Amino acid sequence: MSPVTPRRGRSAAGRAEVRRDLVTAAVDLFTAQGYDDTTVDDIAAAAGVGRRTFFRYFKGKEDAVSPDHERGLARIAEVFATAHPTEPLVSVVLRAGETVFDLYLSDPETARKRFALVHEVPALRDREAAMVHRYRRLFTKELAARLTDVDDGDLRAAVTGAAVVAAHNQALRRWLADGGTSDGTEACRAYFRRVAAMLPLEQAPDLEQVARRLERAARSLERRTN
Amino acid sequence: MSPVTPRRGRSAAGRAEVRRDLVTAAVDLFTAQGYDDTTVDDIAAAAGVGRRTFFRYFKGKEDAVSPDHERGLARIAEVFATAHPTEPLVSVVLRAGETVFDLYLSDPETARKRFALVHEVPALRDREAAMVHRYRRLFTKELAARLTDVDDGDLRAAVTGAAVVAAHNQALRRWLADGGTSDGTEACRAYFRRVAAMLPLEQAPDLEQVARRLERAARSLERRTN
DNA sequence: CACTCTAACGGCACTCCGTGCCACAGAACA
DNA sequence: TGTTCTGTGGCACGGAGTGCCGTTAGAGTG
Repeated sequence: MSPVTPRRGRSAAGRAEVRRDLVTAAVDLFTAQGYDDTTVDDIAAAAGVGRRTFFRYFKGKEDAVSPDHERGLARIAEVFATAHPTEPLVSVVLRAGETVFDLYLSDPETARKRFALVHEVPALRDREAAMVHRYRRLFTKELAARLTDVDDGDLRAAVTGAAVVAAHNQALRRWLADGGTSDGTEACRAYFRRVAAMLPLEQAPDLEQVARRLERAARSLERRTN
Repeated sequence: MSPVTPRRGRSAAGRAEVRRDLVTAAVDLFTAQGYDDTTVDDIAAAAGVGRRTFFRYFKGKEDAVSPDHERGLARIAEVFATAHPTEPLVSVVLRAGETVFDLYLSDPETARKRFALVHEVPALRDREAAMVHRYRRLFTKELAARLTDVDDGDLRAAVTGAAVVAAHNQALRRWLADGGTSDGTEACRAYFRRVAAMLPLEQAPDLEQVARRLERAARSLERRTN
């Protein structure tokens, strides 16, 4: 799909490395001297590139501390696209959600700094909320396409999408509150899977109704036998 | 609590009217010539005030088209604070969510324009997402405080909070898709209440009790047939 | 090796957002 | 009537984000 694009231009470092340097510079500067007191010039200078180059890698100052959400969204879409039609929807949803954990946790050190920043800087909080919104919309869209023949399919899709994303965030939050060990991915996945029982995807059998039907059948049988 | 603050300063119009003029000017200008091509100077000039005054009424350009979310958040908090302890949590959640509909729909005309703008302008979409995030956090916080003795209480709170907010938005979206009649509040409430069956708040039916009832019915039948 | 082509880079200039500061006007109050 | 209080407008400033363009390092070609 994507042939190895050769590195060109004056710098010897590839694009990925420049981006990484900018992220680390941004995270360190934001943490050290605050978000508002850090200019884009500061970040670019700390990473050894020009200010103009910064905006070629990030849409804005707020994006400098974000993981690559485009990749995360693409992974989720791929899970839905390649899932076998007979696989239960709950399973697909769980697999899709799990693929995003390592995007957040691949570098635990950076992850913790990032969480701290996102937690206390309003601009970064809002930015993260906007990204969460995109994840939620993607889940909802994919679910709605698969719940067309179910009662309240759109509502179920909206609720399930929101629930999945919320559980994902809750798992990350829980991991962070527990100290943030390096093997957070597995812990997050285990916690995240508990959401399966809370999703309104499968019609829960109405046991009350089942019991009444059995009782009625028994009474009917009773009359017959008399 | 808040005594009627007298209107002061040079202008004869009160604060509420200045704000309303700014909102209508912003909505009209954004709709007519686009969000990016409308400067704050344009809005202020159209409303007949200085540019500096605009920023005394709104934190930024994106807030000029938002309803008063602080009021909405306050209403929700009040419902939770004044709810009777024995009221089922589902009922409290539904009541809290319903109080916000008229905040969005009080003026259907403005509501439709606002929805259209928020839908197509990325900056306004992100802003709305950030506000939705605050609603979700509030619901989650209030729910978590009432689910401390339940299995996976935090997760249930996070999932339920997200689900309620998602259902709220879905109701508004549905109302808009159906043409946006003037009596949208009731329609939204009715649709919104359907989310109750999808919330992981109530414990699953007691299967042990169901089994006992079946056993009793069987024994009764057994005695009769003997 | 010499040449061309290409993509990334850096710098400059520009618009606009958001804010701190200050002077001013008009209504309330003593 | 004078004082105070509060909302207002003007001005200037820093910083974000963008369009434009010359420059440069590497890849490909002969």
